[in-house]
Amino acid sequence: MNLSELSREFVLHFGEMGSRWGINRTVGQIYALLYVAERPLNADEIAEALAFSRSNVSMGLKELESWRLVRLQHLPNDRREYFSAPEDVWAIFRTLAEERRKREIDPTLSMLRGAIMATPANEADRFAQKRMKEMHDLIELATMWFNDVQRLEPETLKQLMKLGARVQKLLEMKDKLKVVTGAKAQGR
Amino acid sequence: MNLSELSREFVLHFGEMGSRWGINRTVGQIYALLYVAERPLNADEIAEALAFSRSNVSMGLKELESWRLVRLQHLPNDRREYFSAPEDVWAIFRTLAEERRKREIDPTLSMLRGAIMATPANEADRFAQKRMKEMHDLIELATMWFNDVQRLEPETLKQLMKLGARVQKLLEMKDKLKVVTGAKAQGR
DNA sequence: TTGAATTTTCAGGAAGTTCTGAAATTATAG
DNA sequence: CTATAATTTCAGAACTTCCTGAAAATTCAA
Repeated sequence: MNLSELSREFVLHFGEMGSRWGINRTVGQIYALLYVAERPLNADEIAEALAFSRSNVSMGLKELESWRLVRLQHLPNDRREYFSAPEDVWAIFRTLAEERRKREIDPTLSMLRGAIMATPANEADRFAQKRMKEMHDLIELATMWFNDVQRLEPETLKQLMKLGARVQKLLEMKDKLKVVTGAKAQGR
Repeated sequence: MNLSELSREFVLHFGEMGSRWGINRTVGQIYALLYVAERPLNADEIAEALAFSRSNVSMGLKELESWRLVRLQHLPNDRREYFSAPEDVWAIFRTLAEERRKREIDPTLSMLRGAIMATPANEADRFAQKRMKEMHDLIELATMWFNDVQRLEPETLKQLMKLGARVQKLLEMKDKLKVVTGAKAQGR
């Protein structure tokens, strides 16, 4: 298991990027390696390819499993565990987004909710609450939207993205239609 | 400058969250403090409120300036520099997204482009390139879309988000319309 | 069972980062 | 200019995170 120039560059880059995010270098590299690997790899192969200690790889894989970013499987007549990255790139991004939501966004939202509900002690508190409410509403809207939209078919999503800013025209069209047909509730 | 219970909780939470992202605890707290402050604060006030050394605050503010997340201003008859967080929450998120794109996404895209263009040395390389291309295309589509959509009015964006998954209906409607009116180019 | 293969845990050293106080630099009022 | 206020820089101490090798635990074939 020795890496080609091409894959090595990819793996190293992901290591650096990983450490910019919460994920550490080792974990980033392991993930990148699995992503470009043609077949599932076992821990020894990973350790050799990346020149990490066996135990480091074990911990990295644990981390990736907790992020649900790797699949564990067994090959016939081989006791070792083999790991691979899910094939569908859209699914990978969805998982990543979902996990981050659970770990970072949800706790933030609940902290904000608590703070907004609390009785303000003075004018400064009232102002702070106003600011927190603005942030809360934006985050909530964005996550609900994300939640909603990530369940669409990748093809639909692609279509929407390709539309880009022209989605505005579509929205305007929709509103006009509502006016013409005399629908009562606008927006939601 | 002493913090109310309410603001302190917010500030501490942001400190922790900050360290989950690349941003460190100090920087997260400084930002949170400015975000809920009614008026611009100077470095000494920040240092006192958060019980950080003056120099630590100085470095934190530098970092925030490099992310374009704080505004620097001067008050009449006061030599000190006063800092504040932009008021528009949507603008804040846009800035954050833009900066991350510049620092993390763009370099990744160019690395991927380079790797995809390179001549593959063997079958494994060819496979790796296929995977990299999938990732490249998804990231590129998503960033182009983001770029496009972030220029829309916050109101339009809100409307789109509230629509959520029902956007699918709108897309279908659009396609039917195209068929009916006999438009030639579909999608883009 | 036993024992070899495999994986996990963990103490502690290595590496990296954060934070401080002191000194240097910069800005400006007089 | 000079003196003082304000800010920045920086070496190193304090703290955190990462990584390893050794030992423990688990798994499974025989």
